[in-house]
Amino acid sequence: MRTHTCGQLRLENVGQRVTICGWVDTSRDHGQTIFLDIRDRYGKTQVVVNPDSGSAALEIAKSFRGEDVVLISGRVDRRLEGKDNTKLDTGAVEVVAEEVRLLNRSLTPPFFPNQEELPGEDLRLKYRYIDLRRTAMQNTLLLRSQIIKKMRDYFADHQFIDVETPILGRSTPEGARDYLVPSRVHWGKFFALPQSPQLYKQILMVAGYDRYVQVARCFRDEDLRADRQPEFSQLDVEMSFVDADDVIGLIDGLMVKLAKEILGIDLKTPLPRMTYDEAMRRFGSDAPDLRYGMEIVDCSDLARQTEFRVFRGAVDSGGFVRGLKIDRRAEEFSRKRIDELTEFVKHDFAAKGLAWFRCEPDGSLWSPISKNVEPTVLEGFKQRFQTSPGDLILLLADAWEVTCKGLNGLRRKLAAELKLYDPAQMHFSWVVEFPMFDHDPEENRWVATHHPFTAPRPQDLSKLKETPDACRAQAYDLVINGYEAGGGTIRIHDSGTQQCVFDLLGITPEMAVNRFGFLLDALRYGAPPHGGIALGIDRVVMLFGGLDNIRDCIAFPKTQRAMDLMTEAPGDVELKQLRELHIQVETPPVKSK
RNA sequence: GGGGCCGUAGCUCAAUUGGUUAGAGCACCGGACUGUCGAUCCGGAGGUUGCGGGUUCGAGCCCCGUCGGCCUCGCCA
Repeated sequence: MRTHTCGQLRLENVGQRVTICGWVDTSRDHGQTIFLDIRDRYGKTQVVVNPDSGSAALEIAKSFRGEDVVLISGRVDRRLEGKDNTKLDTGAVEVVAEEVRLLNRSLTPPFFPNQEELPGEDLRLKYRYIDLRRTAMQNTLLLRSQIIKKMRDYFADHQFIDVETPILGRSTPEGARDYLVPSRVHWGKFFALPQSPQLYKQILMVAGYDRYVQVARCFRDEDLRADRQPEFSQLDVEMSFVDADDVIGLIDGLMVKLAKEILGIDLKTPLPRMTYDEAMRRFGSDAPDLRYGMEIVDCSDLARQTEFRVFRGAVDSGGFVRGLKIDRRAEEFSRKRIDELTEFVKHDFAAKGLAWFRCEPDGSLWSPISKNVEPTVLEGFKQRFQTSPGDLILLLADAWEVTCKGLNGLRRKLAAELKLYDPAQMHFSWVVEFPMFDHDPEENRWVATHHPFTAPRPQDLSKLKETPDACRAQAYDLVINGYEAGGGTIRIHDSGTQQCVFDLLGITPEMAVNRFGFLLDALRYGAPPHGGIALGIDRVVMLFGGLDNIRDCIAFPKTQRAMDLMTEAPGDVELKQLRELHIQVETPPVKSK
């Protein structure tokens, strides 16, 4: 139908007879001359319809409205002297219409792809096909496509084999809530959609496919966030005969390639690494944003020297007193703003409160509580924080976890508000040596930090039974700008260690056989040492695209309540379908007032 | 499950903080116009203020509930 796209024509095409197709972006009707901007995903081209085009063409063009689909044939002409549009790549030329055809009329859309203010997100999602016409969305999906292609190229270049794994799998109680699919054939039984292809890729290692890669769709039925969707894509990787350094090194190479070819940035390798313990100590997070400083400072030892109950009480009960310093901007923090920060840490992180000190022009520390704190301790704070006049210190006195979460929350919030970093800047790093286990206080048991197949560091094997909390895993997370962009582990490849870990997690041999017997069996039939990683493709695209939510890098995302506003999924099904699946739906309980 | 913000014309927003007939820009409809590129000019139509209840002489505004969107804690690798 068309000879050129709407982004293609240049001065060198002047004189050619061309046909372009696309959507009417705008029309400017001057009576005997009509200018049309025709748009497709490649760009926009101006069309001129005038009396030379014929009165019929003029008549048709006059009827065009935004988003009508049209075909224009005509001659490419250099624009009149001084009439170039420098905003368009095609701005030096225009198509003088000889034939003007309406291919399909559009209803007046609820919004226009070229409108300056973005409509509400619910409208954008309901009319996603219109939203996807916006250049920003098209650029993002193009970026996504390029990133995935480069990932595939990279792994193909490194002798990886792409293997597809099942979508209909088996539910495993570990980890996130599963999306379930009922079986028609097997009464009362269910498939589960994969949270990740974890077990399959390990089986592939046993099978000798020593370098596996897949762009895998994964599903987790948990609550959504700006950076979390119930279905998402992972670049899933597994390798045999490797240690953590091998996997990290491979991904370093991928990041170098992506940063160079997508962003034009030269990354130095190896990418910086930090242990989990150091990350929690310095930033209170296992995915610290390293684009700015404002590190956590520990004052627990100073707190032990004061009679002030808030500080002393915290350390006496096994807690910590830790804080952040905001450089030279105390005047921006009114009492009201500090109260808001206090509310923030109390409400969001269950902190007991927020103590603060302002460094005065004479260098002394002032605070509503400063009279309660001994001068020597105040002096200690000054030394510890290296305060200068105008600095503001924020302190939490709480359990370790609360200080971590609260200070991490404060650090991120303040860095954004105070613009402590350039949003275009990118920072890549690794966090390594995660703990093997977290303690679940509610059920008083150990749970796997990563998953139950994660191998401990060899030097920590002996700690496995006596001090599980001191045992560190061969685990590594890729962190970009404070987001976990991916994570992986070296796996346990011998059934003895695996049994030991199951014991700790309270998984009895019977349960283990029942849940992952096939993996345990496989590990007994010549399993090579192996490990891998999975990168969150949506998040990588989000970060490389400088976007602040994951929905904008997915063509058809779900809302926060996990609905698709365009298709209105999930939806009702016929009673007949339910009967075939042997499923009865409970009547929802009536909400009591 | 908890907390917060938002919901007014097709879209983006306003409405002097409870006051009489709810406005603007864009879009839409009709008309004019041969060089625009956010075209311009003239005219027109368009509203259950998300929905339900309450307070009040009077509610877009206050209260309660509910629906929807977003952010967040819990949850989630």
